[in-house]
Amino acid sequence: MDMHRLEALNDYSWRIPRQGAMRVPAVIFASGALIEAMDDKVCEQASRVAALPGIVEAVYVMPDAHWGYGFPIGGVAAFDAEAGGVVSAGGVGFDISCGVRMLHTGLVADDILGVQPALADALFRDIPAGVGSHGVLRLGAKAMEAMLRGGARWAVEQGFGTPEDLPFIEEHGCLDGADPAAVSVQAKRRQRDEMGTLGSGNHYLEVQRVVQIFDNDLAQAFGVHLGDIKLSIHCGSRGLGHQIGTEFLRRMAVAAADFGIHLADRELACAPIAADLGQEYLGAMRAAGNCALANRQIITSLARETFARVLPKARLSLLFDVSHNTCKRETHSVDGRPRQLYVHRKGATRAFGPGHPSLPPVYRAAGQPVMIGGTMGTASYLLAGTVMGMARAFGSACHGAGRAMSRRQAARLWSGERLRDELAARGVLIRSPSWRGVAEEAPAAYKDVDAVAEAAERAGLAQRVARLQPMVCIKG
DNA sequence: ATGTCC
Repeated sequence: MDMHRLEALNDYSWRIPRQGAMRVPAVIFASGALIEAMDDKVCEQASRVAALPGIVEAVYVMPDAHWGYGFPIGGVAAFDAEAGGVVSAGGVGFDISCGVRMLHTGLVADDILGVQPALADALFRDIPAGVGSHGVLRLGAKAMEAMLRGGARWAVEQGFGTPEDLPFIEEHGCLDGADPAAVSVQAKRRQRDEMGTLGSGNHYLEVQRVVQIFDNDLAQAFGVHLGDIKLSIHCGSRGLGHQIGTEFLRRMAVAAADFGIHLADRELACAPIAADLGQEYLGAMRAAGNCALANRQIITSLARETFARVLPKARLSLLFDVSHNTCKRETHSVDGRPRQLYVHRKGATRAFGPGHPSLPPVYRAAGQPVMIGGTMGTASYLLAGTVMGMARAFGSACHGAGRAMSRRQAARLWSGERLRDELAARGVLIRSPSWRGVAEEAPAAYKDVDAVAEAAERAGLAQRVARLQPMVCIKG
């Protein structure tokens, strides 16, 4: 990173002052080491997002950020519809409502050690993973519409999981305002056979062990103890979300001139929230969100069946499920007054602080659980949203370790099979349909997740609760 | 991320 453009606000916050076409400044949250290593393109992309119509307060960039399509991954940008604010397909990302769900298992590490290979093999057999993988059900037109409206609530009605799961999912598992009619026939067709599948890339299902507790009270509130086994699922809306992203990106790019929006970069394609196209995208995006929530709910149900066979005493219950590729309508305090905003979080997790009415009552005093998905060889983190974070970045935190090099470069440097063997020797069992995919996901192709989680805490975005180490990883 | 290029 060229540090000349940045003003240090403190050790963990760096401002790009408003200049040129920027309507607001941008603020990057990172340690000195993380920001020095960060790509200059993050800075350029954040500055261009800051020039979009109706943007409020500032563009915020998380410590795990890297450059993405239009908006940086790890970017947060909020818009006011009444001030000409826009919604951007590239500001949400292609994998709409990609997110992480963490479950308790009721097990401790000793329960797993004897059956670890059998558990890995069984999960790999039972959870469809990889590009183009198909699931256990095929949705007809009516079922598709019900799924896109109902999300995880629909999945529960179909027998995947129980109603007790729903309070621990963002929006109780069902996003309001989903519009299946705004989802193209093509997008629905792509999704017909893909419910209950992990997908590829950085998606995974992991059995993880809690190896460190940072805050006893918060850990207690979340039901997390040293030595616990947790299950984490990271995936999104598969072919449907991707198709919606592709189609609306094109439509928004074509329509921008009609809206009088100058695009410094075609990838910033957007539409006014108040315009029909903006509303149509939001309806389709929320439908894709429900698809992702239903997908994670079905995968949870598959995992429960697997655990019931391999480890019958396991009891899988939800800790929390939250997306990190979204645009949500939320109320935030701006200059001391509440405003309704459309908050884009692309590779950034919602991290609401204590007392927020949307949180399940058992977590309301602690704040929202925030999951940072690490790499298959390092750690993942559980954090809690803070009051300070609500004021710093519209209640947002980072979502992962963040890539440090391209997939192509990683695939050149590592062999998937060798990584599998090295990790197995360290007690981490990888199963995947694609060893090239595993090489692309090499732990060393990512930033240091410990540094990212620490930076998130020091920047005041969220508070660390627990560190988890993978034991079994099903990689897409 | 993605039927990894309609």
